[in-house]
Amino acid sequence: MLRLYDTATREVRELALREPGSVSIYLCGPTVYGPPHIGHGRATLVYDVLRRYLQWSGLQVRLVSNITDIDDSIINRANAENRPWQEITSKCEAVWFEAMGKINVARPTDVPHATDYVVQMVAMIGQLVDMGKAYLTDDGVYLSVQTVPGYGLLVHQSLDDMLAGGGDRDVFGAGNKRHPADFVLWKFSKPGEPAWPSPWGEGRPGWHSECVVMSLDLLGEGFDLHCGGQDLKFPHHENERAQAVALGKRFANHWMHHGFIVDAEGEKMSKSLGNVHNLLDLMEHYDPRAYRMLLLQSHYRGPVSVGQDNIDASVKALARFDGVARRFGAVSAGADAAVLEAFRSAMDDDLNTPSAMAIVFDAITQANAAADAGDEGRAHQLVAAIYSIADAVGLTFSADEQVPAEAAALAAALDAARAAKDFPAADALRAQLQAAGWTVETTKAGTTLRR
RNA sequence: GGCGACGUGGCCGAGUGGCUGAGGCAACGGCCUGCAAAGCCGUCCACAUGGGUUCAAUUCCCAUCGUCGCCUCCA
Repeated sequence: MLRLYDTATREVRELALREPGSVSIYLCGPTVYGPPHIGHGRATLVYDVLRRYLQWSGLQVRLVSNITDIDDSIINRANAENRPWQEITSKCEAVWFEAMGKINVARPTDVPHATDYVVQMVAMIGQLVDMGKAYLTDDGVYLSVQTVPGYGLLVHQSLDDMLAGGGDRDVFGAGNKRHPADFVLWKFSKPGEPAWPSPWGEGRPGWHSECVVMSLDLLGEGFDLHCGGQDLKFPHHENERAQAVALGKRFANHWMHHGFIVDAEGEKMSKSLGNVHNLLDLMEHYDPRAYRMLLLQSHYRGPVSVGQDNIDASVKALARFDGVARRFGAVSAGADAAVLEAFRSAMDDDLNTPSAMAIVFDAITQANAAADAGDEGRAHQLVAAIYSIADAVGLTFSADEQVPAEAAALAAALDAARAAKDFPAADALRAQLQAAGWTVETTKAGTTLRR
């Protein structure tokens, strides 16, 4: 069974399942107010790999990932561009799923929207108020973190320690709050802003409430795994948990957080630093599979630098990977059990995808070597295992290139020249094709072209 | 100030108390090839620094230096 690092306990421990055979996962999704960037790409790719692996292992996976479609960032953009906020959210959501499709990230089983859950959020906030754990101020309703036992579990810091330093920034709503760490559950709206009714006045929900309501509604108490980026650990996940704890509900059993994307200097990619990179741009310039390969060759908890060098190396690695499909095509042999077992054991060890990829590349070498030695049976078993693993991590093999007629004609001429042993002509034709950007492989069976 | 992560070969990046040490990319040599490409074989063989523990440390402990992150925008 899968063992995963748990942020709450700071140890790698078995992902205990509430119901044997099925896994319930909540992943914090995007706030839809701009194009997806490569950090979003990592978030979805890491958990897409997790999901596919669990499914490949025979488990039923329910993956809930929300869309935050009401938030200050959305309102700000709508105001700045003088457009209806719904236009922005619907457009951005469409772009989001388009980008996810391009990187072969499967759509979550459930995609709840914050705006569909406002009534339930209001109900939950009402309960917290009734319990005396949330209170009203002149700009909203706040959760009193001092009423929450174990607040700080995920950051491993007490409230006092959190306040001890670093607080140069302005604290939102500081003047109104009983404690600086108290966070807003309900924000009163200003005129012209999107607003929903509530017992305390018209307003909109704070960011941290939607995920609590939606995860508990769709997955129920004590669901298996809550995941997201390390930047969500605090305050977002801490504050989700705080609400659930305050309500007396069991929340996630296991917390998983993945690392940041960093720039060439090693700094976190961040909107405030202005070093974000659009995911769609990356997809346009490189094989979209390259990003998945790059992430698979790194551990999910570590930082990853997404630069041209890295992506290029992944593109090259994919060429070797694709060589398997080119050489062997479909195989009917049973998958090599030892390879699958090694793969499983790497993945079960806190999703050690770099090791898993090493196993795949080893198998590729072995398969090629076996075929070179004439042992097709052995080769096919290995290839079957490689295909199975590729499926488990969501890597596809690139389909045969559509070769334009002109290029195909040159390739045919090249074959003819070689058959006639007119090598100078053959070399000239090959040079011409290479100059046009083709990788030319001349074999006894004829010439193949690929980009 | 508090909390945390990390420093591995030309680059990226796993991992381990010894039995000698993934994988990818790059480079170089060989086989194959008319020549290439692809494929295979091989070479290049590292664990920030200083102490300590140990028969043995890159792996454990301590210190130092350095990088990065969090402490209410963020995947």
